[in-house]
Amino acid sequence: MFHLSHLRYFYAVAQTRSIRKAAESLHVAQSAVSRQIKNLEEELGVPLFDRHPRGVRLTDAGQILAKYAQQTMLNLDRIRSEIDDLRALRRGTVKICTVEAGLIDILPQVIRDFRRRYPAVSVTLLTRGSQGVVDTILNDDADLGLAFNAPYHPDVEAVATQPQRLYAAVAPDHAIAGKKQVKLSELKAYPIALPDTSFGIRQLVDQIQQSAQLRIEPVLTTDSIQMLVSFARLGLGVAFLPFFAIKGEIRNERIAAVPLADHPARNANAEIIVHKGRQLPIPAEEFLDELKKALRLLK
DNA sequence: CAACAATCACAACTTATCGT
DNA sequence: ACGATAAGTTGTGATTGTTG
Repeated sequence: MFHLSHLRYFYAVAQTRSIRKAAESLHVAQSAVSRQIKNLEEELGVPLFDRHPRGVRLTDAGQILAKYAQQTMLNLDRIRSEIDDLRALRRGTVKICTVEAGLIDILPQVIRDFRRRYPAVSVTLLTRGSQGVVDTILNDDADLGLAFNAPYHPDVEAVATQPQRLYAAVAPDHAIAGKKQVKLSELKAYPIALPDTSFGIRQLVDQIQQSAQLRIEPVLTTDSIQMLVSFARLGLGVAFLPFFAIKGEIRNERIAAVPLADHPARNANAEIIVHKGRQLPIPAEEFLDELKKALRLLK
């Protein structure tokens, strides 16, 4: 097998025109260099050096190899320095795929902090439904995925999980606003907005409906979390949202949120997911750390 | 003879391949 | 999944052969 160290040996010999001197500068025995050169010549099927009593001289074949060896050594220096840059987070891109709810609060904050620490690393952000986030991760079109109740897939690994109950979000003056918790069946009377079926939220609500033998007719179906938030805030009715989508609105008292009591909604999770077995790029590792911290603060 | 490369025997490691 | 063992690699130092 052709090894980089062979090329290093060859290059040293070509430069010093001497196996002995090359060995000296490489801090190995002369015999070791001699043998590597011989192996290289056997591998290529042609002598690379003419042997002379005072050293060696490149053959025509040797000249050709020397030309590329030099380029390779130079490239190697470059590669090393670029990788050093990457390690020091002086370059690179982090690709993230998230459900829309992640855009409202958590990701802007994490991106702000991350950008402050690593200004030279850029961020690419995609928005999908929970299923779409999983698919994007499986295709390696993103390094990290943020999803709510992501559908299970054997090749996807949840590297962080934060319990995230599903809430009935309403305007502060809504009839249910003060309640400790509500069951889905109690909300039947109110106008309801739901995201479409590609959302983890919708999957959950549908599960509840099924086990509770309910049939809810939403007055609004949308692919926009932002729209659901507005629906609740403007008092149009009840929207179902996980905490991390409405954290800010609750704090500002623009929305009141009542946790859903029905079982599947109680142990829903926000998850950070990655492609199982995939070695993450260094910037993504760093971003993941930040994102994990932010996720833990979601309560 | 001095300078040099080639070769050999052996040690220390690493890698591949088993059988359990 | 595991350790035992064989098979390569890469190293060293001693030695040999060639030649100006």
